[in-house]
Amino acid sequence: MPDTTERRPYHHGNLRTDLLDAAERGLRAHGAERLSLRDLARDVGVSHAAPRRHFADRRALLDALAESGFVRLGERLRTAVNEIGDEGDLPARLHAFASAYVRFATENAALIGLMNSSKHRPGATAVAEAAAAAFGQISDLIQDGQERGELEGDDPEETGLVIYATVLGITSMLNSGMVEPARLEGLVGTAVTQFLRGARPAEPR
Amino acid sequence: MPDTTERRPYHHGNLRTDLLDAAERGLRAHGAERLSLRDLARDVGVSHAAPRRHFADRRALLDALAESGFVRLGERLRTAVNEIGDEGDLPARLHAFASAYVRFATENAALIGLMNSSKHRPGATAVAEAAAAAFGQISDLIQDGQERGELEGDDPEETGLVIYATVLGITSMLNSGMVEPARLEGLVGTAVTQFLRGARPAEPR
DNA sequence: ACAACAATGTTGCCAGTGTCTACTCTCGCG
DNA sequence: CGCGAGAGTAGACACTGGCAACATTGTTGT
Repeated sequence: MPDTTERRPYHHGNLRTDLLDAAERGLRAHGAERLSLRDLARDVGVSHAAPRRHFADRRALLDALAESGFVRLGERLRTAVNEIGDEGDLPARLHAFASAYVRFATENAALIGLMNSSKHRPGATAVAEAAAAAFGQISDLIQDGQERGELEGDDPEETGLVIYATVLGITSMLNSGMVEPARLEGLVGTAVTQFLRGARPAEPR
Repeated sequence: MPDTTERRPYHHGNLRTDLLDAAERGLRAHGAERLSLRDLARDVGVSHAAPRRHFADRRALLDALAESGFVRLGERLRTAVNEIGDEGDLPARLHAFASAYVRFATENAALIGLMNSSKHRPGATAVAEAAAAAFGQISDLIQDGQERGELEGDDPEETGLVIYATVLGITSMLNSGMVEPARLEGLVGTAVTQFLRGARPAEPR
């Protein structure tokens, strides 16, 4: 009878990604606060000090998690907007953007909380860049609309920032329990239409 | 020579409030994550298990902190709006509201983060109520505007929620470093005017 | 082929922490 | 006056993050 005790190799192979996966599961299950490096090490089947080779710090692990979150969020937003069609009307694309953001945020509540709360340590430019990339898309959208005359306004980045902030705020209120999930759809709807009403070019008298 | 070792009484007197004060200082200094009950106990000069008589849990302490934050925020918002004058024009009052919120949030960055991230435990109705009280003011403002015909729209609570979310989102982006402090003024300005443009009654053709 | 070396994991340790239980002190009330 | 409830103390336990010293493996230059 062969030995059933699985003999793991000394080198795990891809500890880093496995740790991140386990971390994300833990995040989803118990929140970021009680996410312990030692626990993750146990989950992956590795000694308690092993993670240190890949993450200098608990904070570093969380930052990496946040960064990967921003990357995936960015992808989701991009595909959501693109699915509408390249020359689709702006309102639809805006709504798709906001809707996709909110969906991502509800499906990954703890992760989004981590992303926003993460006061990334001084050197962590990676997470900031990923966030900027995700956010930048809306500025492009706005600029597009302005160039085509569908929108009025001056600074596309500034207005984009405001929209992004609105959606972010909505999900934040949702995740902290200030508003019930059932109201989500309605909220993003009024937010987007409110914005569009405010940004449309003045009708000729 | 008299004994200089201050003889503290066995009963501290008002441990609870002193702990909260110390906690707020710690919050401001080091953030919520590294806020240790034992540390607070030391600060106040009391044994490490004493806080337990007043806060069942670390979480309970944080919740109490968040609640007090909402109460104070509510007061600040109220006075800010009232200072404009009882019959003052709506744009000015809205701007005052948003401005006061943002100011509070920047002056108490860590606290506001705690307030928003605090997924208050099941029983904690107190913090939710305090939050609702703070937020409710904007709904009243909107409703007022609608009744006087200065604003168009249907559900005042819903639009109030959207505005609140916008301001909340702006401060969140600020505190997480996605936007520089210098842009704050401009952002709340465009947010408010954007909203007002969208919510004003249609001009007669 | 092989020695040196850099990566990657492991064990052991330390200072802290939150929480629990049992004990002690003090004040106020019958 | 005594005594019980409230408020603070002391000790223990399981756990955590971080560090240092050691072990094992993959790689690479010669």
